[in-house]
Amino acid sequence: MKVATWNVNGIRARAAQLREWLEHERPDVICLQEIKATPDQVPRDLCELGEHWCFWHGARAYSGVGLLVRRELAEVRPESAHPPFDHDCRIVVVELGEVTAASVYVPNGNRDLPGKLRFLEGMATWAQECRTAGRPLLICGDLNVARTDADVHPKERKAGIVGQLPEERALLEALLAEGDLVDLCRALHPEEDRLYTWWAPWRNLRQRNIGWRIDYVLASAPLAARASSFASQREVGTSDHAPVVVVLG
DNA sequence: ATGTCACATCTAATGTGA
Repeated sequence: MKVATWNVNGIRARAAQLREWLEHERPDVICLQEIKATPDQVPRDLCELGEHWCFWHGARAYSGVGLLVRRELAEVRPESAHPPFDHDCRIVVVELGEVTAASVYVPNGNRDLPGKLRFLEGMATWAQECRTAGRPLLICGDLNVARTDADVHPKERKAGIVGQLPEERALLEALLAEGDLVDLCRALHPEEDRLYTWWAPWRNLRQRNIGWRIDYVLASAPLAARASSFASQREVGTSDHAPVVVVLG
């Protein structure tokens, strides 16, 4: 099973490249963030893929997430939901048989850091509930936190800036621990320190690969055990984030 | 301190969120 996540930074502006990438990559599960569109504003050709069940959870001007599931994975349209800590259309959860899959866009936190921390706490609590219920989790998306210094290019490392704060990192670790989740990038590439997924959109930082790793695929241990590849596609698209693609089994 | 981009609004230039 191929799982992909991409913060597209505007699904309308990125519709053509998203469609082309989907046709080429053909993922089974696609998690999208920052669609910046209400469900009825999502370009029609992306709603009518035919091969996928589509779940759109979008606000007008910013934020918004989507989750697409290949129909072979679910005979009937799966149930979808939004956990109680959701706001600004930042998470959509779909029940895929045994597995609970989520597309999530954690608040950036520059404007409201306490709100970001509450969101991360909410995620950790929710992940723990899923674990207690015995439901394997697959969380994909833009968590807006670089896990460690190794996840930020040395030129971008800075103490005290949002995205690299100890309290954010502690909450990310709490999410992993309480949900018994594996950070698939780190599991598959423990030593690789240039697997960034976001680059500030100026001074050719992306081209020079001076970036941050803030987009993740997190999976419960049984799912993670099946992971065979992880890629951040730095050359794909014009969003400030790269698509991330993982293969399970 | 700076830089770019998508989308919004009093549809042209400016604000916002990131």
